[in-house]
Amino acid sequence: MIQKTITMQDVAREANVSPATVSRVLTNPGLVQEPTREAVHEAIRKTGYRVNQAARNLRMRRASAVLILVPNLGKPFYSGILAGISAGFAGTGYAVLITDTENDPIQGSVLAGYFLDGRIDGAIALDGGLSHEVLQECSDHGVGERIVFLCEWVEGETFPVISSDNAEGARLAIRHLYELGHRKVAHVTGPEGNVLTTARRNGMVTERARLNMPAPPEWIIRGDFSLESGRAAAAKILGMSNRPTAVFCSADMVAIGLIAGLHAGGLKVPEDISVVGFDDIEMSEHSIPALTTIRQDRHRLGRRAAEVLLDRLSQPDCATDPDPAIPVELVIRDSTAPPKA
Amino acid sequence: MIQKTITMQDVAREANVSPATVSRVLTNPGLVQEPTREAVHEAIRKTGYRVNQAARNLRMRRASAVLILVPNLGKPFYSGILAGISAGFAGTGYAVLITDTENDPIQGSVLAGYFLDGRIDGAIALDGGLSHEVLQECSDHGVGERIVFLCEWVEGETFPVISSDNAEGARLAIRHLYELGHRKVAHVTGPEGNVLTTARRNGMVTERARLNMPAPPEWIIRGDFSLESGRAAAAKILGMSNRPTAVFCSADMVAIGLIAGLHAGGLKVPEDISVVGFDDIEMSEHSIPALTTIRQDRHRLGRRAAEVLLDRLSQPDCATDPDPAIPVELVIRDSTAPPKA
DNA sequence: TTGCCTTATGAAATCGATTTCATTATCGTC
DNA sequence: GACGATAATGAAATCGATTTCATAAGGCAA
Repeated sequence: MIQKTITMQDVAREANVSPATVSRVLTNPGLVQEPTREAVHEAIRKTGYRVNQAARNLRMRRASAVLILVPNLGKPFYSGILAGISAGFAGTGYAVLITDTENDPIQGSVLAGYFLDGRIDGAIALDGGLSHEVLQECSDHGVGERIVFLCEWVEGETFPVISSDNAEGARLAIRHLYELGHRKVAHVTGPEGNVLTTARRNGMVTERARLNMPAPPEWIIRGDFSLESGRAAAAKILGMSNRPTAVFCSADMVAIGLIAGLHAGGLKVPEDISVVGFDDIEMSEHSIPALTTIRQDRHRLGRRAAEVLLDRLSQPDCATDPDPAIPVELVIRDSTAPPKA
Repeated sequence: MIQKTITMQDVAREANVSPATVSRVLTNPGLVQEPTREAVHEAIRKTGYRVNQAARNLRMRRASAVLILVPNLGKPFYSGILAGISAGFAGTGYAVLITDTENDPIQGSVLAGYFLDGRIDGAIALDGGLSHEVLQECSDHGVGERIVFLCEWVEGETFPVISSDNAEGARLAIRHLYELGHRKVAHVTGPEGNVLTTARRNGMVTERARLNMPAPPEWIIRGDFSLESGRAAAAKILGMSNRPTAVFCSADMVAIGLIAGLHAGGLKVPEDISVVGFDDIEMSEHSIPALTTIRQDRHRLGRRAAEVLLDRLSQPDCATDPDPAIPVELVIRDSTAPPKA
């Protein structure tokens, strides 16, 4: 049974005040005197009134919603991030919209359009693959300041970025292997052109240089963060005459695929070869062997992005300092061991 | 640079028509003549007009949004479902909101409130743990017909349900093990009280009866769909004097945890013991050994739920037939083999 | 007491679309 | 040629909140 909608008018009548006063009680209670306020609250309770968001949004020229651009919802890595974002927006009155940029790619002025339509007030982009054109459209329409990047980012753009300390993660991984005694360490990269691929590779390179532990080009294997690319990397490694004794993978999924491939090829992890991942997805703790990896604090990343965006929404044009990288942590489990003598 | 918003007025002026006509061109083009329509479109292009969603929503008394209630975004199982839902709503003008019911539990009239606030037009609940109270509130406020359940459901309620054929999945799993020669088959259940736990257990029981393959109570092990519960189940099995030769798990995550635990305890899968999962999450193909499991078509489940909800939103009070269960499929990989002689 | 300032409240305008109702033009039919 | 039906369009009301502006009351200083 659909019931007649109760408006502010009804509440006002019930409380013997004007609609304006009801509105004030709801949005700026300090402006109205205690007894009046009480009466209004009583009337609200009595009538079961609920404010109509559409009306409020129209009048206040807001959307009360933010959009999260996720490259691929299917990847377990993102779920923790999303939970963090949800938590960050809980109780703020913002609705969290999620879109999968792989399923429906963002092009042209689509994103800017969401802002202009009044569908969203802000956006968190987890997709470093957004085109300059898309972002330019947003800037052109004056909404560039309401976008923050999370985990990934777009080279050459100046949007705020919240991300893990990727380079440090790579350094930790390499150092860990070095300290175990490894000197022949391979790397499975992310997709070429991805900012994380670069950041992690750079971290690896500096640490290698510091430790004087170079790697022949053959040991730098192109991957794409997927299980399959891990498997493919395993095949390559199995075919090498000069095999590495350890592999640092740019993602846990890659590491898990790699281990599967190595295992299928007769190499045991960590006895024959050590493997380090990156991310610390839930699965990693339970894979066989449990994966040594670099933990990204996904919940915190998500929460922080929400905070930064909320800041920017409440105080427009305030220049924010670049956000410090979120620390990462080496988690030592069972996929790494000293190399065979 | 924020620019003055362009309204329908502006377009109307530009095209020398009334705002009403512009509105018609946008929402019901058949009502306006070709040349006028053309002129309006030209004016829209020229002015760069975009319709204001808040205004439209207010006037049309809609929210143009649906809410997805996910028990735990962190579980990889749900990402494929969400992708399917996203796909199902793509191009419909509906925004997809997602909330994690574990992070912020839905209680009392919160859900009904979203409807009443005009925040959402419909909801897809993946959470069979919603209380009767919450649902009653929705029905009381006349929005019960705009809720559909997906994967899980609440016993004793009459909402439409889209779900896999859970019982059939269980039967397939048991039959597969039987055909391999197993006669001593254990089961790790889901959490007690969960509808999926019951559905899968029932399917298992009927198939056992049919095959005349009973199981002592000891072999029915309580789990909760988590990796940890799989590990715990492994410990129990390792401690049994009369060990089963195969285990059917109510979820892939459980199976993966179980295998890890068995492995740690010195039992090899599938040589010493076979394991079947349920879900076919991405990981299962790549775990060691690759997991034999019951595949749920997650993308299709999501898409179908979107379709059903869209139907109900466009034609209110039409009684829909119960949706047929989405077929499941036995995927045979490497975690099952004939029992040792 | 007068005058100015502050505070609490109400009346009415406003946000930007959709839709009802009225009006005019057009068409087909007898 | 007239009449009723139909089609295309515009004027104005409407959705339900917020906010500006005006007003009245009360407080304080001179």
